[in-house]
Amino acid sequence: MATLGDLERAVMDLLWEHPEAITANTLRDLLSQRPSATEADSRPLAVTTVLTVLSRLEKKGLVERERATRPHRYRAVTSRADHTAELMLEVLGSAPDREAVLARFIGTVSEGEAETLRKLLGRD
Amino acid sequence: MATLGDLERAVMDLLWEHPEAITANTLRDLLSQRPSATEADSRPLAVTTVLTVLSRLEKKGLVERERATRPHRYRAVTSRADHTAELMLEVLGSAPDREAVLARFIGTVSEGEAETLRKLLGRD
DNA sequence: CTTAGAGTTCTACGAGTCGTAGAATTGGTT
DNA sequence: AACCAATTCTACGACTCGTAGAACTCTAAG
Repeated sequence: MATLGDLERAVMDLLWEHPEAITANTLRDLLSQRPSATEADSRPLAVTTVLTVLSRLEKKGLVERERATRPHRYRAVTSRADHTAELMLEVLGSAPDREAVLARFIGTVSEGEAETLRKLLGRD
Repeated sequence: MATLGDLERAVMDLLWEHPEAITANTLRDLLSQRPSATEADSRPLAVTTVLTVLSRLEKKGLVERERATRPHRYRAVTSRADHTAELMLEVLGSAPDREAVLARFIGTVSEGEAETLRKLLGRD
């Protein structure tokens, strides 16, 4: 699975925040009023820039688009939760000593999260 | 945290398999008889190549070396399990809806691993 | 039908990373 | 003083990413 750059990541976040798909139209609005990470870096991105990364994300299989409608509609293929969980699985799978990894993982997770995990695992 | 390339990864694996640190000497042996991924790609790496990536890994904080001894001794800073767990944590932290991610994660993990997790989490 | 304008694709460049390794340098040993 | 192994420096080609203008393609209006 691919690792995303900063802008790619930001675009995925846009898509995840906008489940009803975005288009070149939507984009213009989003770009003008987006909270820029560095506060005052001012100049908004060109629309084509975002279109380019959308294409790249499509090639990577993270985004799909409807080509039928005129302003193409872009949407994320998987939810952010799914995507992230998948990544975690992949990372876990990259080590041969999975048990050991899980042990460390559990050891570092917050107590609240540990509780969540217990619930999710259920008893027996 | 950094994402590793193929060779960098392979070198880390070498280090992790060799807890007693490796040197330019050790390297020569390891390189000649290492199992090449593609079976018959034949030509072994130059020693300097590996030294270069070791330096890069050092800069990334994954490797530390003893400069006192003449053949410098390289070793991994963290165990593979620690490193991997850290990565997983980082991935998990990249999403705002951590609970949802954990839910998906648990849903995908094998039953055996789920059991392991239950044990690790303990009751209450 | 012809055309303009919105929307889409193509092409490109500069910075950064990685695999790769020779060239130059250093430092201990004879 | 000189040699040799070990280390560092420098470099290049391939690839990724942020960035976006140039060129092209629809569709809707005239």
